[in-house]
Order: sequence, then C-alpha cells, then structure tokens
Amino acid sequence: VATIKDVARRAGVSLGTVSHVLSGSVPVSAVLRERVERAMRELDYHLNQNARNLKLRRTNTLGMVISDITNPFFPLVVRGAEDAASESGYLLTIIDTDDSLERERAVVSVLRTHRMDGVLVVVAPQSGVAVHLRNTLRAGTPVVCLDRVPAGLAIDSVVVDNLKGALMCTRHLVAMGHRRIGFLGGSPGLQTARDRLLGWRTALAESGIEPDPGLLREGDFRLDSGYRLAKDLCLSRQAPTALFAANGMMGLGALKALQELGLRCPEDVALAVFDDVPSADVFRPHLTVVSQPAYQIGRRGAELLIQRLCGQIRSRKPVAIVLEPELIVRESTAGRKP
Amino acid sequence: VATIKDVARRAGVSLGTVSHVLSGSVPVSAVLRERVERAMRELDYHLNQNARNLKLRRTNTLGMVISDITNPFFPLVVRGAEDAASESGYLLTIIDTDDSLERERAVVSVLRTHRMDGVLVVVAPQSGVAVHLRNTLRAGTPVVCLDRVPAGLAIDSVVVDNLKGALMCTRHLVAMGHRRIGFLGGSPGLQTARDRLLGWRTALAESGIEPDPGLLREGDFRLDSGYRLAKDLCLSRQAPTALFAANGMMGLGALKALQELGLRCPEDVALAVFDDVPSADVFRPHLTVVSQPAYQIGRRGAELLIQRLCGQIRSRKPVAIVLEPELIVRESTAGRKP
DNA sequence: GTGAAAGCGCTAACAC
DNA sequence: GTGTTAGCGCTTTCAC
Repeated sequence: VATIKDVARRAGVSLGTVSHVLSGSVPVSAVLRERVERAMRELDYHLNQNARNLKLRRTNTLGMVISDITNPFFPLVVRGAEDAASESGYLLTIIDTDDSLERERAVVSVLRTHRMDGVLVVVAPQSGVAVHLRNTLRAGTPVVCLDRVPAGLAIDSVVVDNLKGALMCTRHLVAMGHRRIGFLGGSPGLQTARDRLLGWRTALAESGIEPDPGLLREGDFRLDSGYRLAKDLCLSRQAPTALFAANGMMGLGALKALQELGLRCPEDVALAVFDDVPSADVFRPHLTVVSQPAYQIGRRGAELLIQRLCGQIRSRKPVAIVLEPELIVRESTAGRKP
Repeated sequence: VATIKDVARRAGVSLGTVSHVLSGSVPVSAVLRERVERAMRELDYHLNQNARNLKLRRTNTLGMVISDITNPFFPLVVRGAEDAASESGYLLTIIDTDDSLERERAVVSVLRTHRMDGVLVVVAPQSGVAVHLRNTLRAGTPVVCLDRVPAGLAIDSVVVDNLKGALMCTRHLVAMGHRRIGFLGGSPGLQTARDRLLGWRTALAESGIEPDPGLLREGDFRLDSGYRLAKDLCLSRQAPTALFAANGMMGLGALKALQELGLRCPEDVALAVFDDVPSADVFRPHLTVVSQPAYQIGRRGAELLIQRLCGQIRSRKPVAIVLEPELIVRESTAGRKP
C-alpha cells in the first residue's frame, strides 16, 4: 500500500510537502500540488488514519452503544446519529449489548481502546453506579446518554418526556371510557420505565380511578415479557378493557397474546403502545401509539456530543435535552367499553 | 491518558515487559505480571489501538456498507455480521449510502483510509464497473458482497436464490387459482431484481399463462415505488387478482395502496412479498412472504470475510454462497379468485 | 514555499 | 525472563 513517502518520491517533492497538500494548512504552489495530486491518483493512495490518529490524538470516530439494532426502535436512532456524525466528518461505530451490563462495560472499554472521540450510550437497565461511564468521562471522552439516564451520574442526555407521553396516552384511554386499564411496564430499574408507570398512575388518579395493583405488571421491555404479561392480565379475574404497553416490543407481544386468546382489538381489548411501531399505519389494527422522535434522539445526541468535542459547550454541568412525545390515535383504541 | 510507558514506570518494569503481558506472546514471571496488571488497573489504562494498528498493519475492524439501516431488511443482516465479527474479535463499522453510488465510492474510500481489514458491501443499484471495489481488492483488502452482486466483477458473495424464491411464490399464487398476477419489480439494474422477475415470468410460463406485460411494473425497492406501482396496477383496465412485491418495502407500499383504494386483502387482491416483513405474523393481514435468511446473510458474509483475512481460503476464485429462501404461506394469499 | 527531523504509543527483534 | 531499540505513517515545528 502506498504511503505518503511513495507519493513524495513519485511527485519528486519532499514528504512534508505532500502532508501540506493533504492537510491544506500550509499553502503549496499550484504546480507542486498538481504533481502531488497526480501521484496520489496514480498510486491509488489512501491516507493512513491510524498514523494520523496517533499523531493527532483524535480519531474522528464516534462510538454508539445500543441494546439491539434488531429492536425496531433503534434503526432510526442510529440513522439520526449517523447523519449528524457524517455531516461533521465523523464515522460511527455501533455495538449491541443486548442490555447486558457486562457487555456494556466490555464494549465501552473497547471503544476507549480505539480512542473514539466520543460515545453515545443507551445504558443497560441494571446500569447501577456506571463507573465505566464515569471513568470514560474522567479520561476526557465525552459521553451522551440516549433515551435512558443511569441513576446517580451527572451526564449529558437526550430523552423523551416519558411522564408526559404516558399521561397523554392514559388520559386518552380514560376519555374513551375505559376504567380498567392494564399497564405493561418496562424494567423498573430504568427511570424511563418508572416515568411511564408514573404517568399511568397519575392519569388514573386524576380521573378518580384507584390504580388497581392487579392491573400492573412489570416486564423488561422485550417482546416476550409483553406477551406473557398481557396474557396473564387478560386471563386474570378482573380483566382489563384496555392495555397500555410501556414500549413497542412489549406492545407487539401484547398484540400477539390478544390474538392467541381470540380477543379482538379494539372491540374486546383496546391497546395503546409507547413507541412508534414500524408500519403501524399499514397493518391492522392500526395502533394508537405514543410516538417518540427516534431519529431526533439520535441526531440531537450526536450533535450534542460533537459540540462537546469541539469545546463549544463551556458549561461543566450536564446538558439535558428533553424531546416531546406525540400521541397518535388510531383504531386500536377506537372502540369504547362500558 | 495513560500510556504503556506510564504503566511501566508505575510497575517498575521496562516498557517491553508491559507489552509482553499485554500480548501474552512472551512469558512473564507471575510477580511482575501482577505488578503490571495492578498498575494498569490503578491508571485505568487502555491500550491505544491506533498505535498498535500502525505497527501491526491490522485494525481488527471490518467495514459494512449498506443502503439504509432504516430498511427493516438490514438490521438482521447487520446483527448477523456483528455477531460473527465480535466472536472473532473484530469491530464492525456500518455506513449507509441510501443506494447512492457516489456515496458508496466515498464511503469505501473512507473505510480504506481507516485501514479496515475487510469490507462487506451491499452494492448500490447502479454500481456499474465497480472500480472502487476492484481497487480495494487490489490493495489487498478483501471484499464480500451481500445480497446483491455487481455485474462483471469476480468477487466473494453471499446471496439468496432469488430465482427459486420467486418461482415458489408465483407457483403458490397460481395454485391458489390466480391467473392475473401483478409483479412489482425492483431496480432493473440489480441481478437480484432481475432474478425475481425471471422467477415470476418462468412460473407463469410453466403454467401456460402468458405473462401480460401490463401486469409488470418496475420500481426501485423503496416503499414509495411499491405504493405508486400497486395503485397504478390496481387501477388499470385489467386489474390483477394478486400482487407479488419484489421486496419488503415495496410490499408495505402495496399494502398501503390497497388500503387507500378500499381493496381488501386477500378477498379483493391477494398479496405476497419477497422478504420477511417485521411482525408479519402479529398484524393483519398476516402476510405470505418469501423469507430470506437475513441474519445468515450477514453472518455468513462476515465469516467468509474473516476466513479470507486469515488466509484460510486458498482459492483465488471468488466464493459464492447461495442461501435458500423459504415460502411462508399466511392469510394474505388465502382467498381464491376465479 | 519547501525540506529535515522529532515524536505520537506500540510491537518485535535482539541483546543481556 | 527482562530491557533496549528501531521503526509503523503521519504531522508539525523550525530552519532554509
């Protein structure tokens, strides 16, 4: 593979001159520049970023840690981050952890090893003290948390107003005449899940409905838990007339459970879901959802990270960006039950 | 940030000794090793991969070029590749091109610049001569094409037997009694699209059905084209009783079109789709699909690439892995039309 | 405007 | 076993 040296030799100039045309920082005469550029083309020269990174102590690469790209919530988040990153000349490396804290630690370590300039993290549910993130910050690598914030760590973040979203949605169900609204909650270890739960509880209380503990089930944000808990709830003595799933995957699980039980949606049981669900408006039942600006979560997160990198943010205090959820009412909550 | 030098100083050993415990290639006495490891922990030391890469001329990083992670076909492919990569100690960097050949060229160049050890590519439709891929190969970086193969380039690949999948599916539609089966084709520039089209044509011919040119529409594998073409077809004079979409996105578009036209599926128009569609078995109508082993495409591709990297493949001839599609019959093709 | 040289952090001979 | 040293390819003063 050609190096800067080969280019210099072929162009008949010195090593430094080649570097100068590469960086553009030092002016080079047109004639020499042309000779250098031709040599590069002829040699199919490609700058060695590793060498440059070593020298510059920057890699122009961002790391992104998510739970699972296969979860339909993430592709848009990733895309948002990727777009923002590439606009600023950064490369994005994504790694899945499957919500394993152990994997998360290992993965963050690998990212540091590669000297990523910054890291975006969707923390794992059990993420307790998050020493690995604290250490990363201390080492001078900015970290931005997306969608979820670990407890007890002052860190930049981009999240959605989960409380508000859950409030809106539950109020909607109440307005549709429902009194027995089952809640399929996410991992209790996550603030995100707790906020959504709080929204359900609060909205019910507002309407003078005593939140029946029997209508609350807590899962782990995965499809299977939504499936099991929904089945469980619908088979209980005081079955709900409506279900509110704390995220998209659990919502899909709930839908599957309803179908297996032969319950029609919304006629027998209404269903609302926190999170957009792909093609929710193409398939039946068209789902009522609390839509999160997934793309924006990724984009804003990357933008924030890059601003930190460029020192554009003076404040040492963490920046917390809160995005607005949107309630999209569709047919899955249309029917009204007495 | 701590370097190997800091560790050596703190542990009271020489630079080389630290490197030896790092690589494990040279035996180090237990006592010294312990001291070194403690020093690393205390300093929160993280090896600098850039420096190592520069020295070793390997980066343990693979690049992956896809069209759009937001297309539900890709997350599984990516996940398969990522799993295989991480099992072998590689990192995976993914970039979207939105099927732009220009982006693809730029992106491959960036990947070379970062000295990725190997590259997985889902080539852009117009990918003509693919000089950029040829150059990459010539530079000694293995490239594996996934899902699509560029014309006129001898290159490793992992694809699905598209012809067979389209044959199976069309035969199924014929068996269900359909005679007027509309085909929503993909980008004609892609072999993948041509094979699927050929399957449709061949299956019809087999059954003595003259493929009506009026029932063929060619799009670009994107949702919008599926939507437009399906609408177009269904509004034509001799409307089809069944639709076969050449990929998942186009299938979703077609479904949307049917709904807007007030056509029920499968009662008015049956629909079959090439590609799995996420949660096709949870929503209505449950879609009949030609399922591609998306995860395996990614995994096998990465495995193949890594074998090349390790020199485990002697042959200079390209390896072509062909995976089997599977026809999954569901309710969207259930109804039979005269 | 151009070139020479030091050094980024690490590895792998090689000598001790 | 352990330590010393010469680069890997690039950037960047600093002379010319």
